[in-house]
Amino acid sequence: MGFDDICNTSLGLGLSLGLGCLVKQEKLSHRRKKKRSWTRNDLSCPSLTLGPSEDARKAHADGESIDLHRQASSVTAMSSFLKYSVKKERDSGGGAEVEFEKVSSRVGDEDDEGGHRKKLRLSKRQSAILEDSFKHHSTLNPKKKQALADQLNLRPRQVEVWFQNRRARTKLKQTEVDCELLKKSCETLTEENRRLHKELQELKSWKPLASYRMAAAATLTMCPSCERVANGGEDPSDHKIGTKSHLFNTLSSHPSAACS
DNA sequence: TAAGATGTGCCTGTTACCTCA
DNA sequence: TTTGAGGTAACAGGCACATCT
Repeated sequence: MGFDDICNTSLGLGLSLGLGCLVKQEKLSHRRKKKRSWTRNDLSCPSLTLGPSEDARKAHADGESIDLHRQASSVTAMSSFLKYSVKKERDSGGGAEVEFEKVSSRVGDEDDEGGHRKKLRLSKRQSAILEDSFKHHSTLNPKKKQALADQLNLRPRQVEVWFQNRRARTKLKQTEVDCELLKKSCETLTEENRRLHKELQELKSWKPLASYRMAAAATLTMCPSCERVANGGEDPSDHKIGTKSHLFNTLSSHPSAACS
């Protein structure tokens, strides 16, 4: 049970006071997706449990479909001042850069004026801690998620997203490495293939000479010096080898020397 | 016990924002 | 000052699995 879940629970309870149909709709919706719409606006504000705003009630009464996102935004608007509450130094590469480290999560940082989502950059410290945690274990359990969220003053959802993105980056890098290895392997094999082809061509170019040798072997069935004929024994391999070696020696040097 | 509903975590692809050259 | 590229937080949709009814 993460922070988001807690938020959602409180939401459900709170809204159920006056917006039963909404809660039902929420439950029927596809899991977290709708929930995100709520939590995006940081509905952790306890005041939510008091019930929906006037707008919500009105919309409900009128039977209108309520834009949950906007509705939630209006509910939490009062706490949006918490959005960036702490300034923190953050050195990035060349020079010092001031960064806002979020303290209370993305409260209303997308108060939906224009539907823009503002993106927060994690501080060096936050990134380092997350990175460290990722090194130990690349996945999260709810406890760990909550602990990290608490430690870093982030929402559990942010921690979760960070780990997801981090895993994706790792996988992407690994894929690039694998791709590089495969590329090299392919190059090596291509080169080897080329070499073998070349060798085959060379061997083929020797074919006429080989035919000549065969013909010569046919006429020279008996070694003039040792008076041995090419082995015609039981073992064909022996015969072949004997024939071949004998033939080769016959052609390459003096017959007598070959048989000695 | 089987089957459908629901919750949750993760993956993959995309979007939107931010930073920097 | 503008702009395009790259990095990345956040989102969306889908899948697998566990649990509940």
